[in-house]
Amino acid sequence: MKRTAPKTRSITVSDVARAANVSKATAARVLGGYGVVSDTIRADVMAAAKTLDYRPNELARSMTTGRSGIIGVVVGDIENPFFSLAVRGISDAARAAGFNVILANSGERIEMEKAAVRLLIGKRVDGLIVTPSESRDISHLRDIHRSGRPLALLDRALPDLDVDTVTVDDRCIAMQATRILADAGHRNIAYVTAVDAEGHEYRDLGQIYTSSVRERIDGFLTVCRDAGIDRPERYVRLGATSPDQTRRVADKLLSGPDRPTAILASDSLIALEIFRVIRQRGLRVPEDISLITFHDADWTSVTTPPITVVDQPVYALGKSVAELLIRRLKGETRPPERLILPTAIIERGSVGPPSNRKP
Amino acid sequence: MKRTAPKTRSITVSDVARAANVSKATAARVLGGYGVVSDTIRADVMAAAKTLDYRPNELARSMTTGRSGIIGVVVGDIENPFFSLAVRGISDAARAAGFNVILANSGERIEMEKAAVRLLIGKRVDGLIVTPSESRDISHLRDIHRSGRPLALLDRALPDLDVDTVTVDDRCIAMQATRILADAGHRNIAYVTAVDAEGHEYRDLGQIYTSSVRERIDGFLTVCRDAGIDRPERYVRLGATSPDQTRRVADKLLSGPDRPTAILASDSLIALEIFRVIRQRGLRVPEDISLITFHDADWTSVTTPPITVVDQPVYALGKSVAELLIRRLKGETRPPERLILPTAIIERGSVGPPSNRKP
DNA sequence: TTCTCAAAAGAGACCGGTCTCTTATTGCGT
DNA sequence: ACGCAATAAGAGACCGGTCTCTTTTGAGAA
Repeated sequence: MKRTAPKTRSITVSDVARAANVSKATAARVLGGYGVVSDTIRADVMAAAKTLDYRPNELARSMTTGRSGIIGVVVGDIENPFFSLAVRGISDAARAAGFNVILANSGERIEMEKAAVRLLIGKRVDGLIVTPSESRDISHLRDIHRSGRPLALLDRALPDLDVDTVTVDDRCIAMQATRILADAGHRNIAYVTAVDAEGHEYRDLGQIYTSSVRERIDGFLTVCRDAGIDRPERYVRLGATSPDQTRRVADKLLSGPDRPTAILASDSLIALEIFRVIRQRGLRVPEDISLITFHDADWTSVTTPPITVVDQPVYALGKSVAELLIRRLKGETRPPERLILPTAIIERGSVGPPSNRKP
Repeated sequence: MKRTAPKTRSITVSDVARAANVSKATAARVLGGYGVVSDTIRADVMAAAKTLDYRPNELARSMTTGRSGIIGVVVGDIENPFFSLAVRGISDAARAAGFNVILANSGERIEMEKAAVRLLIGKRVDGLIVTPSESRDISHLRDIHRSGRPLALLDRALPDLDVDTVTVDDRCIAMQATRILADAGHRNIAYVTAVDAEGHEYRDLGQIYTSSVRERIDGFLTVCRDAGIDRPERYVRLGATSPDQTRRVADKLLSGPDRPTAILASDSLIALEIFRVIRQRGLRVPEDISLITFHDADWTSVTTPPITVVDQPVYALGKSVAELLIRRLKGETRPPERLILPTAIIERGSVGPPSNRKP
């Protein structure tokens, strides 16, 4: 690669110092806003900086100070409205405190998550917020912690990692949602999640390494069993990782002879695709299939019928975790906090009694 | 602020060099992957790096090389699905080429846009992608260009700024959309946009400084006039900047005695809110009001009726602009390109003949 | 065996800031 | 008028890499 031409080498403190006839140190004091300088000199330096159009090099600044003013965020999938809203919460809190955010996608894949963490540490971010995609391999998260950079966990807890964590009570809220369906009379309830496992078939909770989803499935199964439902786990479906995959899962689920009469979707992207498949097959909500989804995505209130949802405080989730992290960045030392934000269910029109279709 | 304890000072090339009994320069050659080193020494250094758990400091690296491997992106509103999808396109292209993305929101406000640009330049990003919120004040964009960093424009062109630009033909596609409504018999067609202007009331195109929206309104008005509609500009509505504002605009629009029989919404967030207001007022789509919106957001296909949309190639828009920028970052020099991506209309069920309600 | 020359390793400047330490200037009390 | 401290400015090291230039090494040719 040919070295690019000298370009317009950018203006440095030394340039400004020379123009203002002061030492580099003095110019730096003015431009960096530290130390103590007389008003006359300050004015001179400022004037020189202005005419030269000086722009500080944050890179150099970060290198000496050791802090970059950047918070690294690693989420599963930015396109998922859940994450974009959470990221918005993080960004707002960060901006308010004078921090910037650099965002990385893990695609819910552990190798990509590790790569993202490595990259962000390389960029010397001041702290990290991660939604860990797996609870098995967390060596890279321990590394962050060990490197002295604060880490905070979003939406998913890691029992083995004692750091600031903000989640919702997934088990409890899944129980409530399931109970709504059970109370409506449903006995064949499906749970569809994006999380995948070896063999792509659900066998037991031990397969699920995403804490939020494990808790949800746990809650779901508990209520099902309490309601006297036989082997509820046969309706747990994994691997709805993309619209196409979700479509495949939903098609299979709805075409079998023992198709469920109700579905609980683990996120709004999944619910949207399931809703499409239901429509496409000429089925009706809630007459033929009842539907509840996690995340109060905007579209859920404009469908006919509108969808009953688990309304997680997504924005607050992001905002809180960022605030926790920032407090630590500002030097606060206290034992790690595990915040659990309250969650509610918004009942709309997508739940009804089960269809009494003969098999 | 108390200086934080020494922490675990991170491992540097010098540390590795010492451990491997070689000079700093040699260790740097191995770890930086440049220059020429013998295999035995390379192995030694690698081993030392491994045991010490060396992580390169990208900041220091960037400072000497002058390139950071980061592309700065400034968009109007990350929460708007239009932008999140475009950003996804940018991120994918960037990752494929080994670049990272740092994202900033302008909130469509020129001062914030300037601040964001200043910040990103300070962070020494290699190049910038901006959706300029105004065509009046572009001094900060000229600055970028002048500083030798490539700039590319997304979704909005700036006639005065000759840089790589990727847009769609907004005027043309707005004409097509309007024609669909006019052909259906509508004579009272409203155009609702988030862009605001002094006085919040539309008078003429000269008020509108967002190129895409100006072109759309231009196309809209042209077709209206061609169809013999009298003073179509009285139905142009500005300032739908938030759900609340949109709701206010829509309420006012739909409550007057001469309410329009069709609405063209400038983005999917606006359309969603308008759709809600229509429903809330007991009106039906398309019997009472026809509706077309820009951006094929996911929800538009699951409403009853599904919404007719202008399907901009949003992901491709982001991907293309990033690719253009990256080619330039890799040293390609050629006259700036202005790419205009093809756009189509997806006709669904939200357009019908006008209601023949007596005023 | 000696000489040549390319390959491999080392020394140290540099990037653009911050920051400590030193030096020069000023005001003030006595 | 003198000493003293406080204040303002300067000198230069440093952060952790890259990279140029110099020195050392060793293989092959004469």
